[in-house]
Amino acid sequence: MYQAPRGTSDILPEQQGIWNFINNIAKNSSEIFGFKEISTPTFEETELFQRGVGSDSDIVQKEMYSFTDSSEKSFTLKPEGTAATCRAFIENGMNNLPKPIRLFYISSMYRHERPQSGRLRQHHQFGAEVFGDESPEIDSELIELALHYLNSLGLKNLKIKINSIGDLTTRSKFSEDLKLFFGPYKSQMNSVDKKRLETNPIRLLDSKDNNLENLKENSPKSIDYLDEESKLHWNSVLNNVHNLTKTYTKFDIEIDHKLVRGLDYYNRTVFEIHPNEEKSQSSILSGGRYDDLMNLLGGPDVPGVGFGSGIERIILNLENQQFLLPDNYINKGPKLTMISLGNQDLTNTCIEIATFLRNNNISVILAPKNRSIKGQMRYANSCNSENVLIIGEKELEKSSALIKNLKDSSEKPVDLSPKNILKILKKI
RNA sequence: GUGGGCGUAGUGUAGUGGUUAACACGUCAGGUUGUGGCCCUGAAGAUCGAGGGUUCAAAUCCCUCCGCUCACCCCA
Repeated sequence: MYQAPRGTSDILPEQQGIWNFINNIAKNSSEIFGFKEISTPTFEETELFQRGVGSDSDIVQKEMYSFTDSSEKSFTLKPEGTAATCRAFIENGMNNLPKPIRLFYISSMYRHERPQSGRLRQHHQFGAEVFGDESPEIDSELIELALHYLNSLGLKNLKIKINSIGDLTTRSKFSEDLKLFFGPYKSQMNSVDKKRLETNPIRLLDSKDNNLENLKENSPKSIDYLDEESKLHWNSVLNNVHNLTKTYTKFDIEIDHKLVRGLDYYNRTVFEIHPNEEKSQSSILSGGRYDDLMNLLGGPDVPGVGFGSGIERIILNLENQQFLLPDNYINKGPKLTMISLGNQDLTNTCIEIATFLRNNNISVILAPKNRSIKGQMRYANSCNSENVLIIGEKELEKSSALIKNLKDSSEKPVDLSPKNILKILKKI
């Protein structure tokens, strides 16, 4: 038997409601903030991600779905949205549009990981990016979009972790100092951390090794290494975000000097949003600033800031807090189910009426015609149909039918002209 | 890549060595003449994840593989 590939899953009809709800909120929040939707291809040239996400990152090192097509070119299913959005920006000359340029997307992402709760090989992200403005107000505006989105979804008890990791030059000094600080403890580290100490000491702050916890509390902090400009930027972002939490009251702020992020392209502001009770893979939205990325990808010197939010993780969190889906997202049955008891002529009459009604925006299904009236009624009921129209040979002779409301069980004869039926249904 | 837990009808479960593998939900049919939801009756539906082994006898014990799941790593 065929199965969905590992780490992927079907979204069944009964789950579509919550997905539509989240997609609509994402779109609505984005539009309120003036963001425009962009869609990029499912796959891109592998090199885009190697350069964009960074060849040292875990994503590129071991999680990409790469393949070679018949022209021997290597492509990769997109593991994240920012690099692809930057590519589209460059390729379409969006640098000539009035800046800043605000974009959002809702798209599938693919990473070859071992699946577990909140982690899949195909997942969906709502992402937003702003290009062409390095002011701190843009960082906090983007964060506000995130808060607005999560707030509108009805998520409660969230915490925003925020940090500034400075720019490329100040970071190298920070990195060196971390190496000096952690160096003496190398013998106590696990093999992964030992390697990090050499190649990317900043990532040591990410380590979940409990042995390092106490050490990390006293380790050098990236915000102490910021140059004047970055420091002003950081203070301003922080101040703005504090102001936001007056309106968006469900969020706590935590300055987390251990937050450094695993994607190589970030500079200055980095942030993550988590539920207050953290578990594994609890981050539901995360992002930061990436002023050098566009350039790195061969584009103009344009700063950027963005976030991505995993929709599956949002759903997990909504389910954890006994979320009730608004009524209008709950699967409704058809307005009418047609029940016919008789020969082919009668069936044809039903089809004609159904066609007419559908073309007038009424949802109609036909009950399976070979069943008894009881069987057809049961079918209509299990489909949650609002009404049924019963036509038998008796009715056909008199050119009439019975219309029955399944909610209140009321029933009345109607004239069998499509227009008349339409008129009656519109009134119900 | 590493480790733990788990694989029995469509779904959720019971069954831990002994006839035709049980129950609930779901599906389909019937419950008198042409009426759904509740209720009642019946039917269909499972090579007990796959392969091998032990045994007179295996869903049950052993081995291998596969899958799912949780955790690590990492991330959304």
